[in-house]
Amino acid sequence: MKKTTINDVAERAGVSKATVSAVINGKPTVKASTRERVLSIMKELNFRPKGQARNLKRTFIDKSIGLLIRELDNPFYTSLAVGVKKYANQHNYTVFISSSECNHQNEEKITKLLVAKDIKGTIIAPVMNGTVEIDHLFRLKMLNFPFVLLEEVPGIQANVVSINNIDAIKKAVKFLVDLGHKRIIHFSGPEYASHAYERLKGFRQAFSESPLIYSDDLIIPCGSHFHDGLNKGLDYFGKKENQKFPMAVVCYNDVVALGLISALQKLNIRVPEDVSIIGNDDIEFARHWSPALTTISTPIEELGRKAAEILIHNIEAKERLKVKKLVLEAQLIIRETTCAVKK
Amino acid sequence: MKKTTINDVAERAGVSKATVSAVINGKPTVKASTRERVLSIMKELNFRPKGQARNLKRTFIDKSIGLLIRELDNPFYTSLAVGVKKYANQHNYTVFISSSECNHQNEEKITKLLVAKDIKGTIIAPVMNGTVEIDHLFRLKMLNFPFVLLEEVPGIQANVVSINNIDAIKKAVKFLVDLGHKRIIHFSGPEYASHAYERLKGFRQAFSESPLIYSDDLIIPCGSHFHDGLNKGLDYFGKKENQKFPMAVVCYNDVVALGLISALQKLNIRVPEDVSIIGNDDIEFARHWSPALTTISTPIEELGRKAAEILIHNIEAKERLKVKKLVLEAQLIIRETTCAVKK
DNA sequence: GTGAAAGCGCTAACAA
DNA sequence: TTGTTAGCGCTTTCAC
Repeated sequence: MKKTTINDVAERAGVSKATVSAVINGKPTVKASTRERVLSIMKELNFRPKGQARNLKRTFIDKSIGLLIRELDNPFYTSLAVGVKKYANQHNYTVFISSSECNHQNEEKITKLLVAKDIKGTIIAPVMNGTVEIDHLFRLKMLNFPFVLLEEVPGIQANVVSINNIDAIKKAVKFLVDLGHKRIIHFSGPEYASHAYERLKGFRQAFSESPLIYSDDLIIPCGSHFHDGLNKGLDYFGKKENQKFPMAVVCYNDVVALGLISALQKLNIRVPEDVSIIGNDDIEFARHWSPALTTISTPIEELGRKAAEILIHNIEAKERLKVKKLVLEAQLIIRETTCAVKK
Repeated sequence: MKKTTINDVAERAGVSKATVSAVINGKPTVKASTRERVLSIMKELNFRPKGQARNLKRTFIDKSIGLLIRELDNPFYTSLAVGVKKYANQHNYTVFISSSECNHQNEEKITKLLVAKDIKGTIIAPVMNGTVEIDHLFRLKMLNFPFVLLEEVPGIQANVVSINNIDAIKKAVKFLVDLGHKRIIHFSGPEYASHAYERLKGFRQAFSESPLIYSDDLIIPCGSHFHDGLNKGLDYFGKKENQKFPMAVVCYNDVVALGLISALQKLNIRVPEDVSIIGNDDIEFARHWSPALTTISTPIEELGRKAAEILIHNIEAKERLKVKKLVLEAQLIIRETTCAVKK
């Protein structure tokens, strides 16, 4: 059972394949009646000409890059995509976004597809759940397929554009300490994301640089979605023994923080009087929430733009370029969900 | 100035191209020293083997579909993408998302690329700014390239999965009328979206079925983003002559509605006592906003899933399938941003 | 282990 | 207006 090819169509229509090709490509040299006949045979046989074969001979210069993200429904990646797209479009590149949904198999499959389809390069937010698998990245390197990582992956020399998450969290904790907070906890992100790991690490480091004492039960495993923040919030603060106000929560990201705020509202716990909250990412909704969210502003769009810039440089360079590493700094944005502890 | 090919590598390395091919594909039959030599030449020449050519001979069955949306940073499309992805992944398809940013040229370019790359089919949210251009859709039909539209496009017979927007808005207006509202206006969407047009049409129709009298100045052209709702809200309600409370606003979508709420809060206008607000789409944030948004719930994920289902059916069918049209119904979700007019 | 040669499905001259 | 022919850049036998 073979796929129908141009030959099948040609034979059936009683013309040469060159004529069929001319029809496919809308060449004006074909007689109307022949065209009609060929078209109807194409239809009848449900013939789908193979793009790969067509572009082998043609010199159809296509400019396209991939953006491999980890989660579709995370505003972080939306902003990132916007940044990538802005730079890419300025340089006439089309962006194809695909999500691994934090599954390594998917990541591998997608990179393979990008290569197979001759997408010119890709930006990757790598999945890192414990065991780091990098065979597919090595394959990309072997094939000289340009790519930029959005997180450092141990064991591979590659272009990386990332955010200084450790420092970001440290700023947040220091701010809370300066406000007089003594009970500071962390709603942490999903394990597979090294963002989460770095933020956690920053949280711990911040403690070591403050008068506070770190202990593991200050870390509340949460997740990355609104409902994660909401549910964990209801769960944690629903327990009387955890209601030792005032306290402060540093959240993995803004969406979680907003979920947590909603949880606290449901529990009639005041923000920020009882609980101060700090998010992470500064998504558009953060500043418009009520109360407006104090958060760490990450230059996400900039991150995307820089990644696209490096990627496209690599794509267009004749020779292999030196690996580039870029770390963007984050900034604490103080709004309404944090306040000083009353003496 | 030609691209380097496998022949260049072979020649330079003093081996046949079959050997280079074996190296590229990680065949274990190659002697280690040869492999090393070939690899280093590949590196030196920055050789990127062409996926198109590789897959011409190989039978690499790839399952991939495109999703061509109109705006990257619109939660509507995020939910849609989630729905598409869920169905697609169940059937082992990878989804590539690309956005036209409401520009017809982009839409055309992207469809062309999808075909060129042998993506197996695509879902399209068509750009419709006044002059409807459908040449590229006709091309897809000619090439028997499977696609599903997310809106009816006049002039083309194609699969369509859409939302009954007209009815949705009518439900909203009727609800407000029943609450005793007399001053009902519409913050309308961008002109290019036929969603916007349909919602407007529904708004008008609803008036004709009520005691109210329609007039064009009830339509406030707004847009589709948070800042559109915010700015237009400040603009419109900032004017004393427009402050004839109570009144009600039906918004193009939820994001606009949330922006409008923020504007009213800044202006110290009460929601819903002074102004009742109804959104459209029921994005996740809508129910969590403060006050929670009354809105029209559109089964967006379902929309995506259905579109993917029809698309994949068409991809896998041997013969051409009959065109399918599906209209999903919307539902009014009453929350906190609407209330009855006090007698 | 490696190379020669045949082709994957199409396009692009050029002839007819 | 249409057919013939020679590739596009790779993979894949199969012989050496």
